[in-house]
Amino acid sequence: MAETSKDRLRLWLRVLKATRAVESEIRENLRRDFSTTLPRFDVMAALVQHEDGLKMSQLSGVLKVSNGNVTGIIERLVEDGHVQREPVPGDRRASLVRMTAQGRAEFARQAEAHEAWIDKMFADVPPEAAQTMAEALDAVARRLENKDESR
Amino acid sequence: MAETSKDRLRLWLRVLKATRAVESEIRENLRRDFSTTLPRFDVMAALVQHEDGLKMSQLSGVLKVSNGNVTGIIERLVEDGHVQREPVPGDRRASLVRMTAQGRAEFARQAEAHEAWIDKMFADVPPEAAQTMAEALDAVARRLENKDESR
DNA sequence: GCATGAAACTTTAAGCTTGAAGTGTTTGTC
DNA sequence: GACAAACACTTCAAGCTTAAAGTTTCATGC
Repeated sequence: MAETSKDRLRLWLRVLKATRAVESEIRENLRRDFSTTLPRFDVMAALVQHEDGLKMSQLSGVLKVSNGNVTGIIERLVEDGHVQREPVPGDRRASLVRMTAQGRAEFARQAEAHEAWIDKMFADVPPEAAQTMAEALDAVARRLENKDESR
Repeated sequence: MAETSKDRLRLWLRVLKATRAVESEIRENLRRDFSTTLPRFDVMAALVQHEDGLKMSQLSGVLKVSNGNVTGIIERLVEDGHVQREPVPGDRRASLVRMTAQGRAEFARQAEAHEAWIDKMFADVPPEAAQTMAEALDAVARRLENKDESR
């Protein structure tokens, strides 16, 4: 049976509905349990992944958000003491952002809870479905990435 | 092979990545081609579905966003002339929101383009995968809905 | 040297989003 | 009829987000 554009639209609406529900649950939980937000969590996750720190522009590249956006989030994370900024030797325009010890400890707690939340929410997804989904979603993502290149 | 919570986390991150890519593409396209936004589009879609109009509270219920949020979006849609507010006879607190003829015409154009964008982005997803995904995602969404009830 | 353009950010304006607080209105209940 | 509680919103403060404009610094060509 051939797929129509209506079928694809319906699929997208379902993806969107589930994703929004999961995301909103995560946001609520982060707020309730850690008084933080998803963007802050995402930034910390990226910085933990890059032990040596990232420049502001690298951070916005990794997270695929605008430079101005990162400026604000880092500002608040610095206030919280979770993250610190260092000058980049030889380039006074740039600054390197790195986790503090306190930030690493806090993130470890958050990440553990986060993983448990996801585990519960996705408990009913059978392994074969997960595999199929991953492949399909990667195909979608790939198509959009290639689109960027062709500009 | 049993699934670990790491596997589920990885799956979620892939879902999130693809969803964000699709969503950001849609937002860009709506902006570029129709000078509008996704929230506005979502509201209009809901109102087209409900020919007889919706009260503000119903609208926020359908879209699952806060009341205050709807207030602002409707304000701007009224300015654009896409939507109109009417008093509800017998209840001076409430107001009924309904599409205007102009709004319906504009939304028809937007919806057509929207469907075509989705069709392209999901072109590589085989029908069986779509079926599997839909079931898995519904299971996730259902789990979160039930959670709400148990509060 | 020194202009000129690019690069790395920051700032700004506009819009979306939420939870919480505030304003009328309605619906009982006595 | 008065009063309290529930409702339907709106307003507010704070944060996220982007595109566009502005600032400072760097790199290149001459």
